[in-house]
Order: sequence, then structure tokens, then C-alpha cells
Amino acid sequence: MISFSGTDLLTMDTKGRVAVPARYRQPLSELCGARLKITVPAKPTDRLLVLYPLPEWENVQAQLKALPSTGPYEFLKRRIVGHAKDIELDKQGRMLVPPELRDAAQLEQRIAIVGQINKLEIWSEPLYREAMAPEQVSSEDLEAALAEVSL
Amino acid sequence: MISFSGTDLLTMDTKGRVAVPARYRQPLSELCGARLKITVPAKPTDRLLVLYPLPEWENVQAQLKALPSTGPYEFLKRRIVGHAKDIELDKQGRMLVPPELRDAAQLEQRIAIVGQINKLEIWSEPLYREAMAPEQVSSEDLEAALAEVSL
DNA sequence: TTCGAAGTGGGGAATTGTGGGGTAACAATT
DNA sequence: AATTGTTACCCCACAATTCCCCACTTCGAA
Repeated sequence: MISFSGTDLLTMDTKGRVAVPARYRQPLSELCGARLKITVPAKPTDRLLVLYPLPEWENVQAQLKALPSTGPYEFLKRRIVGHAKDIELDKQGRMLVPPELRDAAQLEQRIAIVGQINKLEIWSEPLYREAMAPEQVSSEDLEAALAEVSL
Repeated sequence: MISFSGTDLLTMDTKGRVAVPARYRQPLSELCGARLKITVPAKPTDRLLVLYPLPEWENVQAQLKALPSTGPYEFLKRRIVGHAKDIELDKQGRMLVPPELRDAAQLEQRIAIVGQINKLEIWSEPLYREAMAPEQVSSEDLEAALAEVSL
């Protein structure tokens, strides 16, 4: 299985195309013929997109399917599955981000692609910087979280 | 398992390459084919990079993956995994530090590589000197910490 | 003083990211 | 059904970066 990590700062061109970082291309091609699924994240306030290799997506979808159709579960399922679209890469290794998802994540020219183990996150670069700024988390909370891991 | 210790003062060239201290090369090659992972430290205010041999990184990543996707945990995971990139050494035993990490740690020409048991730290030399200055820690705090160990 | 190992620098080829033109596919409209 | 317009995908092209190789230099040990 692939493991995604690291950030790539890229530009989305006027046609809405974004290059998938070269280091992922061969692994993705071997794993699933570079067939991917793109959708919105679980939290409606988060401004980013998530990109799964198809096998990973199957796993996500199975978990969602098992949820009851009530309240927040139904919301979650409807939101995530309802926004999910297929992605393939063109011959230069680029994906075409669907317009409605571009809007949803407020993507402009500058993009950050962030590896998160089983998925890629796609951010507007300015929004990503904001989200990663130190003041986004109190140092007490962070210290507390750090106490639970040994790095 | 390798144990890193000691400080090496080196220079990063204009292409962003830094020599890995020679005494680590053979052990690293035997342990994991000199495959490493470089990323940022947990605290967003710290200006340095951390370098793990791949087996050590697997351990770190497993711990992070187990964290919930909420509040400071999500921040921590997104930050550390999101910045982690693969490193291999060229034939002269140098690594190429990715540009976005160079920036994050404010690396310039003069670099300090500091062994820390299971990982290497990579500092800008001036920032390292600063961080190691006596006034960076209150002597009361230090005394308190010292009470917990016998050296 | 010589030798070897380690750190440093740079040339040149290959890869990667980016932009844009042309054309085929599709939808919407007349 | 014909026309128009839009979109997506192919190709080519350019620039920047990365990678590979070779070479110089410094320093300590023999």
C-alpha cells in the first residue's frame, strides 16, 4: 500500500489542472491504474479536498455505508459520497479538479498537496498556511497531545 | 539499532545539499539502505528539522496514525506527516533538503547536525547556538528537571 | 610528506512542473 | 438535424530543479 507524506507547492493552471507529484505516479499506477476518488472532507467548515486511491476509497465507502441513516451519520454520508468524483491523470500526470470542488475548497492558482498516509489533501496554499500557523493551536493543548506520543 | 549523538557543523551548498556525517553512513546503509525521512518537529515554533531512519519513522507514523482527527491531535498529525519527505543520499553521502523544509527551518549556509538517540536534528547553526544559550532555560526549571534523573 | 577519507563545489543530462495550442467529444440551442 | 459553445484530453515546448558524475581541498594519520 502507498503511504503519502510531505507537502508539494504547485500551481493549478487556468484549465483547473494540477500535477500529481511525480514521486506518487508510479506507485499509484501500479496500485490502481492511477484511478482516484476526490471529495470534500468530513467537516463542512474545512476548506480543502481529499484524494483517495480507489482501493482506499472503497474502504471509506464501506465504512460510510455501514452507518445508520440518521442525524449526523446521514449528513456525513450524504456529504462525502455526494461530492465524490472519479479522477484520472492525463498523460503528463495531471488531474483535472472538478469546478464545483475547486469552488468548495476555494482553490486559486497556488495549491498545496499534502500527504496524509492513506490520502492526499488538496489545499489552497494561503488557506493551508493559515491552518498550519502556530496560533491555530494553544501550546498547552499541544503539549498535552505530545505527552501521548514519543517521537 | 543506531544511536545518534554529537554535533557536526557543516555547510549546505547552493543546491541545498548537506553531507551526512561520515560516521553514520555505514550504520544507516546497513539498517535501512540509507533511506530516511525528514520532517518538522512537533512544535510549530521550533526552527529545526528532524531526520529519522525509515524504521524509526514507521514507528512515529504508526503512533500518529492512531491519534483521533480532532483538535491538537489533528494539527500534530497534519503537521508532522504533512511535512515528511523521503531522503536518500547521493554517492558522496549527501542529502538534498527539500526547499520548503529549508525555509521552514530557516536554514542558510551554516548547518548544525545534532544526534538525538533515535533521530538527527538539523539546525541553522546560528539558531542552534541561540537555542543552546544558558538563558534559554530558567535555572529553577532546570533544577526541577534534574531532580528526576541521576546522571 | 604522502595517503586516504571527508567535506565541498560545479558541469551537464534527465526529470518535473508549467503553459498553451489543436482537436475531439459532448451538451445546449436553434 | 445543424450549429454553436464548452469542456476535456492529446500533443509539444520551455524553464527550473534534481540527480549523477567528476574534481578540488582540507585534515588527520601513517
